[in-house]
Amino acid sequence: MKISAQEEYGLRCLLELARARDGQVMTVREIAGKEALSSAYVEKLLRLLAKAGLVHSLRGLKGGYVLNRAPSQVTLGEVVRAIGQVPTTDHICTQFTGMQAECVHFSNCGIRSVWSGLTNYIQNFLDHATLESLLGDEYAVSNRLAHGLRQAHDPTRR
Amino acid sequence: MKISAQEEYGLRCLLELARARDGQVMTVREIAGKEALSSAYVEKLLRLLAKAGLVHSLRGLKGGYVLNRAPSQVTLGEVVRAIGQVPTTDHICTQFTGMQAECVHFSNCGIRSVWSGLTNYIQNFLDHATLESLLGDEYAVSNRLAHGLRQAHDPTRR
DNA sequence: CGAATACTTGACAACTTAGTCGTGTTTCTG
DNA sequence: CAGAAACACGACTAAGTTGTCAAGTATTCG
Repeated sequence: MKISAQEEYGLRCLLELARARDGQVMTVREIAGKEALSSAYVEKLLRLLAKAGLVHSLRGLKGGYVLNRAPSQVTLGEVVRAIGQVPTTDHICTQFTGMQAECVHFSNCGIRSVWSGLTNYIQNFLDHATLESLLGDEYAVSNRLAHGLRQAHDPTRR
Repeated sequence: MKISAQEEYGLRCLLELARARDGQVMTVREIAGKEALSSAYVEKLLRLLAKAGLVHSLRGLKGGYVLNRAPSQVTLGEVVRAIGQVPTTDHICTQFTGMQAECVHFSNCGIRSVWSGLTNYIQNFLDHATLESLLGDEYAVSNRLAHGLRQAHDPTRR
């Protein structure tokens, strides 16, 4: 259970774009500089994000990357799903099969319930945080997160 | 963001032990058979669990593994922490540093808040599910999980 | 004792993920 | 049009995870 490097750095790059004033383009070099990452790596990450439709690229001189939507319209869930391989509920028990073609507990699996419960639980968290909610200083972000979760963290409530 | 294979299979092995009647020892071979995994692999996983104090091993003929505590006294959180490298809050921003010795946003980091919030959120889920709650059939497990979470999933409430 | 059973340990090969590099393509500017 | 700035892409190296193997140690039982 861990956050992958791509997810971490991809989100950072996206946040740099979100901080750019009114849809200003930023070059890979600028972003790399601000995040102390190599340009080559930032490029790779941005291409992933572009493929997922979260950012848009402009080629040529004066080119660069821009956020495709307002920061308030992009959820962390989308970012993580775009960049990392997030296991969806149906990967469970087809991904882990041991030595047989099908999960040993296919018809009655105690693990599946927890894993899919956990997966949903996490998605719920991520889907309620937007890029915008991560802007501003750290203290403010913590507060917003705690507040957002108090309202929205219960996957079982209607 | 994903569940590692070790976490998955380690939990499965532990559940097999939890299903054994009144602390009956089970051999690696038996567990491997029931979960359709190789004996070598199950051995490795059980050693990890033993190192963490979750199971106890008995050597020699008639040896095997036993759960160290009652299933109701073992939380998923412990299992996952024993087996996988769960990032704690203080790994964040020391693990991901880019090209500098210290995180670029050390003093004011928008990412840290989310990541640590997410980490706590997940731990909260895992710490409220016990091995016992995963026994029984899948339908019952789902219900118990939903029920448990409704009471205990809010890290911000006191 | 000695043979069989079962855990113990560390090394290792296969695979996946992380991060880099070189070369190519597009666009702007003079 | 030529050169510079910037993205595009695929191949490649390095590092970390998975899963296996072989040789070793402890325990039981005849």
